[in-house]
Amino acid sequence: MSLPAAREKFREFLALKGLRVTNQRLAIFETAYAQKEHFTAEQLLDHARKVDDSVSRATVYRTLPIMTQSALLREVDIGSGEKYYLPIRDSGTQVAQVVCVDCDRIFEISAPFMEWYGSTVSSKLGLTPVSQRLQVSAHCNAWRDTGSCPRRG
Amino acid sequence: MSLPAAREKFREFLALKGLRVTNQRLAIFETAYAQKEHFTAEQLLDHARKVDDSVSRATVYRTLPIMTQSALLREVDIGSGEKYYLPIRDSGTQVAQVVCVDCDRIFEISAPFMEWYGSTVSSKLGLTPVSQRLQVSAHCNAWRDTGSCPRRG
DNA sequence: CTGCCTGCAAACTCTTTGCACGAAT
DNA sequence: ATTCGTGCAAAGAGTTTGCAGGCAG
Repeated sequence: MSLPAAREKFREFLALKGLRVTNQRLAIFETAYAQKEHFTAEQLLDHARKVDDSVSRATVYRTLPIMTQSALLREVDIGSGEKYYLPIRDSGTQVAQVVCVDCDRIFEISAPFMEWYGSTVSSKLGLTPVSQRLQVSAHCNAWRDTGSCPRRG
Repeated sequence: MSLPAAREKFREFLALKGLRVTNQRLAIFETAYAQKEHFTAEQLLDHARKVDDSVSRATVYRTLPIMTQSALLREVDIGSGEKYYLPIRDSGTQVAQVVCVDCDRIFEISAPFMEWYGSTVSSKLGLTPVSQRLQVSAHCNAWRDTGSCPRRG
């Protein structure tokens, strides 16, 4: 999704929920949507403050769920203690995460069969599927070959 | 795996790593392996203290990684803040988790294709797969029908 | 104007760690 | 006798929340 389209979607979501359009929310949106890789709440705070230095940690943490619920951000939990986020630019695509166990870098890859699998499995158990996530942990090949990782030495 | 076999495996692992067989570790092992559903560190502490009231929270947290590394427990992180554990009774099986979003109950279900998928995807990215996990979020059908969940009302 | 939003800092949850004592080998 | 393991309590990391003042609608 283009930046203007995403911005519009954000404003529509806020309006729909009766939430106010504040400078802080806009700064956080702009910053988050500009990211090209996965980022944490803390990283987002740092970047957002360059746009609007009045942005606080609390507001970042309060805005992230709004952006997640409006399908502008995907929340990724790789079990490392903190959550990662990534702008959703291609709507409706099922993706899996591949995490490098050496440097924690996260790759995303299309995995359309996941949805089918979620339905199959859930119905076997008498459940109605909501979502599914697949995460693969792997070593960089650089690690396999040299015993080190490009990002971690 | 039977309880005696698992107990033996635990002692062998401790010996292999040069770790001591303490009453606390045994109490934690026995308690953990007796569980039929997923449990948290805190729940394990409660139960273990009934067997040996000298068991502390710290020792539970120090013993869980030992049991995970020795393939006696599977660690499951459903992104709810705390980790869950379950005895591994059938070795070598790839399983996916299905989590009820209403009551947080965790079901496990065989998903043998996951391993194949991990390999396929990793090699596309030039990575060597280590492990993979698939988690499906779903509503109880009871929730769908009545708007409530057996475990949560 | 009204009431939602904000920043601040304290609180919270889960987990890890430093220390001196105690137990396994 | 050595050392490793333990309980305790404090520290840590990430996230959430109560409050008084501020700004959107």
